[in-house]
Amino acid sequence: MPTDTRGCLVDAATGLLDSGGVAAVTLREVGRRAGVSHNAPYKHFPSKEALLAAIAARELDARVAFLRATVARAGSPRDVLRAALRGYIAAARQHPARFKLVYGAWTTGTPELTEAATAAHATLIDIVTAAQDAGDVPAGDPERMAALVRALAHGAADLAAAGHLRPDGKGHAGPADLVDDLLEYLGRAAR
Amino acid sequence: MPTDTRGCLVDAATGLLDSGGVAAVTLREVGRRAGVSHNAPYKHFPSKEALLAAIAARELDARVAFLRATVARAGSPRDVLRAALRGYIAAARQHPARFKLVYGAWTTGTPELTEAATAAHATLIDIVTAAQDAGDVPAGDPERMAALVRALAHGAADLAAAGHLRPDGKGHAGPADLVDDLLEYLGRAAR
DNA sequence: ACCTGAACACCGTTCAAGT
DNA sequence: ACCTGAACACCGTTCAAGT
Repeated sequence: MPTDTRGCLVDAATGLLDSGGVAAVTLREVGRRAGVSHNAPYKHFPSKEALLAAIAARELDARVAFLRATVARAGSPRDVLRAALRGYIAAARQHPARFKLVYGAWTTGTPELTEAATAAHATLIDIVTAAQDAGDVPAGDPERMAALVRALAHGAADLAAAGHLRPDGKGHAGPADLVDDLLEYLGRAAR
Repeated sequence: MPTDTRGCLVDAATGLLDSGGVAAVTLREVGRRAGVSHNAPYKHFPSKEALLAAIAARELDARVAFLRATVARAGSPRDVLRAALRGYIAAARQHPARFKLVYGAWTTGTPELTEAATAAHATLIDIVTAAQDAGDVPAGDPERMAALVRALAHGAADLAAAGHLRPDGKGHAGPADLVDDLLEYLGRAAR
């Protein structure tokens, strides 16, 4: 809980985002929770969009820290890749609104946001390259392979968040199961 | 261009959705374009959400029709599956706002919407099963395999729509390329 | 440098009437 | 059965002041 107004505003906005979705993030309510007037935010952010971008940047920084910690734990390359993708899915389930914000379209492309995204991308490429070198995943352009596994994790997380993965089916495949399936097939294809 | 007011309202709302995203869909502007007052929509839909759900239902019906037409063209099971997934991606690129509406969370679960979703799901299961029988895709629970390929197509389309697939990389893998890659690896894993 | 209060133009929704 | 116009409570943003 930071003492500066700017940090309080971001905290208040994040709380509203988590509890009621992006529609619940109102500058008036943000100001109310932060104990300032309804347009004090304009002294710290040029627009509501910029405030939301600040939340996204903070969240993306946490994602990068998680990815790097996963690499540092140094299991087998395949386990690291699995943990990275499962972390992606876990984050989406835990804070769906933040997930949609971070991986949705950015109308406000702040530098800190693109910087964090680049770092996350680079770390994933490293993880994928290591898995390829270990023979756990087919060889080829690591950027393209990273895009493949990321798209699968993203799609599984997004469909699950929207309730379109029907956990009622007897297959009851959750998003994490789909990640496991993909890694299994990639492992077979690599042989 | 239908003559009945309800159809005109859905048409007007779809036009606004396509040109300016969901935020541009305003009941007041919808009424203006349809030539009625700003709250005439309430005589046909209980809320703005219900009007959006009507757009989603219409779009999902078109998706089901496309899937069935793809099956009816009767190429090889693998080509049918590829065409189905590419159609998913093409629809997302052509009308991104409709895509987000159809595959986002439905706060209003109208019967026509869930019915169309069930039909689309069943058709995809058939396509996947045929591909499995032909040996183009690994065997196993078809529902689970359908969830896998659907998650990949969805994630690739969504990331591309949000601009997170970076077409600048030398790998320049577009969403359709990722679908092709997945089918290639699934084909190898099936052997 | 940071904040407040009033104001503006918009929005979804409701309601009392109108035909 | 369908539509209108006024009204209500809300919103993002701007602006003239205040310290």
